[in-house]
Amino acid sequence: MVAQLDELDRKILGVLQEDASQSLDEIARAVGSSKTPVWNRIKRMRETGVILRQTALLDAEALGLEACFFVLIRTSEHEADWQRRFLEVLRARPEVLEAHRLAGDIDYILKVRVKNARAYDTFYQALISEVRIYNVTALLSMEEIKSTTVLPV
Amino acid sequence: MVAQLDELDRKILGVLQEDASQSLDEIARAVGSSKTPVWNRIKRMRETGVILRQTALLDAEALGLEACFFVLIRTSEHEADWQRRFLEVLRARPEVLEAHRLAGDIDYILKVRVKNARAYDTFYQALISEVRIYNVTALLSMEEIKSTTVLPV
DNA sequence: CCTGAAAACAGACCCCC
DNA sequence: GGGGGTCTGTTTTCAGG
Repeated sequence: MVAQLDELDRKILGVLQEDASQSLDEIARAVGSSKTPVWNRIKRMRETGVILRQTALLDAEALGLEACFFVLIRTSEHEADWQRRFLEVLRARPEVLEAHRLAGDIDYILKVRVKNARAYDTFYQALISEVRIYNVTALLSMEEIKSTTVLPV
Repeated sequence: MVAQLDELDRKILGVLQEDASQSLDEIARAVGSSKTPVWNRIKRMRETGVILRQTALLDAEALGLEACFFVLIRTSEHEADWQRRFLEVLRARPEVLEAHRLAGDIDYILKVRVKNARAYDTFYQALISEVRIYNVTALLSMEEIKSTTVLPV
């Protein structure tokens, strides 16, 4: 599952992560190569799934999504059926930007982006009405110190 | 700070978030408009900062970054000086993908992507040697249920 | 603010090295 | 597997409604 990438592949990924709108010529210059090899490598990395997709990153505040919560969830239910239903609910809700199943005491963590605290409460009420949850702790973000999609390559 | 966007702007943002590699013609068709208005609106949304940047999203697993931790941090230090130093350290470390200052009991939450548990420990040892921290809880992700950069527009 | 065309530019694919 | 050229399509600009 781990892709075999050489130094040039990694340089290309670094450049694409910083700014995917650059032309092939610009990328080639930045990594010290030329169009064709860069084009072939990007094509291959798309096909093998190293590059998942290309997206525009938006400013959540500018869109009026001014509140961000991390939600710690404990559950008493561990059957496959409950879990499948919980996953469906999370995937269906666009305000849930991340959801992880955890090891240990806390079972799940969510990252939720909403307009304000009231909108979070609406989300929370909907969630607990849709699936049975034992314990929830919401951590309110006061300040986004860092937020990046750039992985160290 | 909240941008004024009409229905067409929001449709364009939706399409760009799903796939920013599409041509103007494709985007225009998808939102029921034509090239020039779409181009003008994208340009304006870039300039006003609604669209932050365009990026390639990579598969962390394919890059060998197979471990993800959420790190809950309590500190006894609340001076501006300590905080500035802490921020610098987090911004300088590429394995820290997110960092938020929180309201309440827990002061900070980090999302950290690394190769394995050993690499997390290396990061942790480096962090506590660089800044004074009172209490740290690491939550290990077993499964990424959902992960999206798509904001509800 | 949109339409449509024109000019500048970049991407996709070739053959040759 | 890389270099360079060429054809095709896309981006960007602009005049006109």
